[in-house]
Amino acid sequence: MRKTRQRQVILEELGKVNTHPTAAELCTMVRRRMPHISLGTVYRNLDILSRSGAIARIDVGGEEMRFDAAVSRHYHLRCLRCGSVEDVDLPVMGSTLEEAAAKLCQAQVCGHNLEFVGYCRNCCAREVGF
Amino acid sequence: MRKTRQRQVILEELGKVNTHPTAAELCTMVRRRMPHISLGTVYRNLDILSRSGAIARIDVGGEEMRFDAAVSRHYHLRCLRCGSVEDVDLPVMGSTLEEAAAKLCQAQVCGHNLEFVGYCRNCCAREVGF
DNA sequence: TATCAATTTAGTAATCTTTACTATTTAATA
DNA sequence: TATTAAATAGTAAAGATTACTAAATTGATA
Repeated sequence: MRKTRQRQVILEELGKVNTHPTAAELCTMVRRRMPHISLGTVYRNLDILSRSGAIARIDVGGEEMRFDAAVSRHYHLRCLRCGSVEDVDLPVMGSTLEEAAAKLCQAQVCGHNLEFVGYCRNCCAREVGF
Repeated sequence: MRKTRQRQVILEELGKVNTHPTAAELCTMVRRRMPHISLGTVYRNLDILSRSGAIARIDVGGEEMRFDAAVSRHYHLRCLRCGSVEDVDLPVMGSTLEEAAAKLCQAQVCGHNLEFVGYCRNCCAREVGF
């Protein structure tokens, strides 16, 4: 993997935030420094970087793919109103759970994703009735 | 909500399988009985039925939406090779977990989705090295 | 440093899933 | 049966992602 300026800026910008941006959001961020970067380049690099394990790809509930510079395992909360995804720093469940699932399905289990759905702090403050 | 033949056949066909078909897959199934049904009709009905709670919409990991006639809460295993989604009949975790997440995020948590990723039984049998 | 091959990029087009739109048809009800 | 609101088929549009290609860039080598 070559070290290109585009790839480096993408990594830097992703490292600055903890909002799990989508490819399009990240492209907007990167374009503040590199106005001519192509959305396709952002997608391709996010793909390459996540395949190599340098970043994490978060593919939860029915929306665009999101990306995270933090590769450590953790859980997420997805807001049903604004669509934001934030970290939930609960202890990650051990292999016992995955082994139980593997046994039940007679399958090979590599990992698990746990996503909480609800309404984020901001949206709760903005709207009553959640 | 009216009782149309299209809606009924969609429900019946979805009830026959436990494979969590996508809208396109379900459309193919329904077309064996109603060759002229429109894909848009399938989508619209799946949306209406899932909003009313008659069926479940499963939106896990970065692929098409899937649908399930079984509305009871349960977990899923997604195969990284063939993309299939099957049920994992582990006990669903109680509200303690959701309350902990809500407290951590100062948010309102309505539920959670747990998805195991790995390789399904069939793919394990077909390919070595999983 | 100059050269060179392989990778990467920008820009565009294509693909795929899903939603929107519209004229026509149909279900429910009086 | 007549009426009216909802649903349908078919098509178009939207949005996310991938594919393609000529031109540019990287990293290695002479």
